[in-house]
Amino acid sequence: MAKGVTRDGVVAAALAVLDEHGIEAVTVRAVAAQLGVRAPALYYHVRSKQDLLDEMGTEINRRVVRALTGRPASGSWHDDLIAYARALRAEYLAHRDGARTFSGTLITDVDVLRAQEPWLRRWTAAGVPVADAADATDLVTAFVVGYVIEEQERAQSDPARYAPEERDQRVGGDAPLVARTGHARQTGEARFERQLEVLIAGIAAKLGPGPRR
Amino acid sequence: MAKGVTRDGVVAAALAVLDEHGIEAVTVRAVAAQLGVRAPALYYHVRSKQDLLDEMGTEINRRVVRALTGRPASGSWHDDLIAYARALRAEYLAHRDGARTFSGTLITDVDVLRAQEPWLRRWTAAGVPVADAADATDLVTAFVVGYVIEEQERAQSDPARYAPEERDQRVGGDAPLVARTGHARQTGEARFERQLEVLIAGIAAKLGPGPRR
DNA sequence: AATCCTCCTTAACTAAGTTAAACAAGCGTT
DNA sequence: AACGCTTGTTTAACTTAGTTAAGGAGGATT
Repeated sequence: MAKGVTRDGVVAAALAVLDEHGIEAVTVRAVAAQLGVRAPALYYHVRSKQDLLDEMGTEINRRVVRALTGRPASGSWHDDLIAYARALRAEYLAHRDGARTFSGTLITDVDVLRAQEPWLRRWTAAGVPVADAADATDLVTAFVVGYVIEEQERAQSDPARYAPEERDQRVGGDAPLVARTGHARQTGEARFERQLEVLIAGIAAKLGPGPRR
Repeated sequence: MAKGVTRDGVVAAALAVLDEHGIEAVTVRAVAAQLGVRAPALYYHVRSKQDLLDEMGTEINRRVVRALTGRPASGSWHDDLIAYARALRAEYLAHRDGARTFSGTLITDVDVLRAQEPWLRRWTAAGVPVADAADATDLVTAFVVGYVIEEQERAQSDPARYAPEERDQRVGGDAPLVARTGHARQTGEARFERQLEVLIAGIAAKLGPGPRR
């Protein structure tokens, strides 16, 4: 590899291992090997594996922020929220077990926190209370986390387990509606966009600018 | 303990260990000790630890279903959804790391699947397409999962980390709005109910009975 | 030149999941 | 009654993973 190992280098190597082999392969020894170094060497740069995982999570958050700030100001909080949801999902999907691994990660990076400032400013400029803006953001975050966890879980479990035929078999004939949901279920983009739209509608009704409550 | 160890007994013991000492304490040896038995004995009843975790997840789902079916039929899908969200959150909160551990668990129990039938029937009776009903349910599920993951993460991390003063310190003075959200943030029940209400409003607007789309 | 600091190594410990092989107890069959 | 099968457990042991201890090589500092 390069010359010296750095803390950022360790994080990058860990993310590389994650992307290539999944979260269960992210061992201290594997990350060290990726850097051409022995396991204990990492402990000079990182306090513990948990520390490393936190740092990986922070990096993920940083990338989401980057994806959002790199985008021209849309003008509407409505579009902002949708863009945020898409960026967060994309970043999670980009890593195996991404949502499960990185959701709820303690955000230790001050810059990530600070990046919310212009975001919030746009809401308040539209006459929305800060608390509402924070609620709306957190609501979208919670939805994306929950959605992608399920999405990734499904993707990597036995495909037959979720196949309509298999499901019908298991459910039996006495639950026609349940069986039908198995068939009607969309997946991927379309489903995400649809549910996101519903969520945004609720936010518009209860939290967005306009008649309160 | 009792006489013979059973598969259900193993699951119950594992849940007991989880509740008492958290997910990291749920080791094969610890669960075995809880049953007054040595570790390898469990492998007679359970294929692997993952198998055990799946079974625990299924049991959690079963309890949510039980909490819902034990309740008098409310009549409105609106109340049904709220009751479901509350039951799911309560069950997750009842176990340390509950949301993280059990979300996305493969539902292997046929009875849990079948229990959705009367639930769906109520929606279709109100003129809602099955696909919409399934979407609404999954949307609520995703929200609760995401919400509680963050809630539990916050609860067990260093309290100072989330204290407003500490946060202000880290954010600095040049992000007044971000600082404000730190103070205005509600927690627990109130916050959950508020966000749930927003979500339900969206569902009512886009998926519930009434004018389509 | 001596020392110190940085970054890495080897050796080793511990905890945890898992497997192999043996053993005890109950039970049906001859 | 004796035999052998099934069930459920045991002891011993292997493997992987996180982590620590102690030390060594090499450049920077005094």
